Amino acid sequence: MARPLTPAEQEWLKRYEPGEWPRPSVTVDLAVFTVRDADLKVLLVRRKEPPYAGLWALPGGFVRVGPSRSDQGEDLDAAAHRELEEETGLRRGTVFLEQLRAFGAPGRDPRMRVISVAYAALVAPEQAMVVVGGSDAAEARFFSVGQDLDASALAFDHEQVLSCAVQWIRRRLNDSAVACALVPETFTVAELRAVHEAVQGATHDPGNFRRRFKRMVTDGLIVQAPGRRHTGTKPARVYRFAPARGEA
Amino acid sequence: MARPLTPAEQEWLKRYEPGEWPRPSVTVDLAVFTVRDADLKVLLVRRKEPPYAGLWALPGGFVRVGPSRSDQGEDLDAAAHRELEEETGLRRGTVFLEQLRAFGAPGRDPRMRVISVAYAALVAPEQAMVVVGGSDAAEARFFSVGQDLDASALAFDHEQVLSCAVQWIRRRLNDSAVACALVPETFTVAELRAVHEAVQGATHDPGNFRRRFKRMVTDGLIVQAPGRRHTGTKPARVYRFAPARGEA
DNA sequence: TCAATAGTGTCTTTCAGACAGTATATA
DNA sequence: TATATACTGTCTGAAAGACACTATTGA
Repeated sequence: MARPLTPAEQEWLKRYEPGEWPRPSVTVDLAVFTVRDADLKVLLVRRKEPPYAGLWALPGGFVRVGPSRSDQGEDLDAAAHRELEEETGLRRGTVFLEQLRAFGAPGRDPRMRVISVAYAALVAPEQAMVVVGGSDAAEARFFSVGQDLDASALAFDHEQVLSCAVQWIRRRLNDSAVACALVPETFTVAELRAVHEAVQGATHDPGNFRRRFKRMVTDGLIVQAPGRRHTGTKPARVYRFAPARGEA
Repeated sequence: MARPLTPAEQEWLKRYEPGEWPRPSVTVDLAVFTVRDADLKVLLVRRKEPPYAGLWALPGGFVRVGPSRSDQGEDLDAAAHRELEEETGLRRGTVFLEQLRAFGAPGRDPRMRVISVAYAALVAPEQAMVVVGGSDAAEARFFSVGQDLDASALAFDHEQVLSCAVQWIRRRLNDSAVACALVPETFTVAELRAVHEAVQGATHDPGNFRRRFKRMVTDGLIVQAPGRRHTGTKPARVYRFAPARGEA
């Protein structure tokens, strides 16, 4: 953060008055993903007010900007976390959140100039159950990406934002922090494979996937958990992601 | 872009008055890279006004926000291109420009809340010569990244922005559109290798790099150009990037 | 016993890194 | 002739895709 201001600069700052140029509103938009029933889903809320009342949109809201130099308001990440909690009840720590990019085409909001900072949020399936019925959003639902979702019918430019977010999650799924945020506490090889297949929208060879999985085990990213899971026919070994290096 | 507004929404919009919440200023910041003398360089301008007058900073400026709903101002990419031309004289088409992300920590600008959208711009070495002496920037200079540059002495949070931009260029150099923007019209294998070595800050085995290069030729990304380059000892074949698929 | 999934192993291709060797310019 | 660089080729290992095979369970 650069150097602290010099006394001369402090003096200058006291007398400084920002120009009266028009300013944009700034929002955060959230693409909240989860995987359930071997299917990638994204959270949408139905808008209750104009414009586009009745249409589905990504959750989000305005970044709080403070009234003064000493209180400039909240950070972008903080705004994303706050909106996420307000609209879904999901608290910091239970979600993986990452900024994607800013969208700022003139006219993207018919009311006024709005620049939006897009975030991707990843929610484990257990958490996703809790989501429906946040305090703010009247109607919120997970939609199957590319199935029961007609992206071109979304409000604003959320089709573009969602498309960007889907590309992001496909690129980043190999990052164990990303995959970790999409699976339950413990999981089998087949369950992690199902997540990959749902996100990528393609099938993986079970044997080849198992080989990559085992490499993650030998690399210490994944560790075995006690017990076995009895779901289909033959019981399967159970694993969990190792606690991240940075935290220990 | 969603659907057009319904007549009812048009009516509603006429009566709509945006709330008087405080809004942030929004700027674009540019990390303008070039490679010269086998060295990755980034353009900095010396600030002539407070705050941080005298310190070096990334070029950039405010996004123009229109005064009305019908004129909401310029797109973010347009703002980046405009600022780039104002401060360096480089026109659209002569540079590769890509958005990185938004930076919006409270306090990053001591004057007021400013949210900045960071861009990376890539300039071929021939163009880079022209840069010094733009109309706006009193003093502008290319600094060798990680050599004669003390990033912690930059104004605002430009150390973070620059760090993000350097990571970006290292990740994306394999994209031929990115590499293409950093080399002259024609180049030898060794010259492209020098660009890679400068950006990555590591040496590459000449034989192995040549193999990758030849794969790009067989893939049609690079084509041979007439003549040979006589620089050191043995003259070398000359190549150019093939025109992008999308343009043809 | 059968069907389904868990789990193992093999063959091939691709590509990167290390490095040896040949060819051809200039000094 | 010496040396630096252009250019070619080989050996090795890591990893992915295709696919065959065995093992173990529940129905």
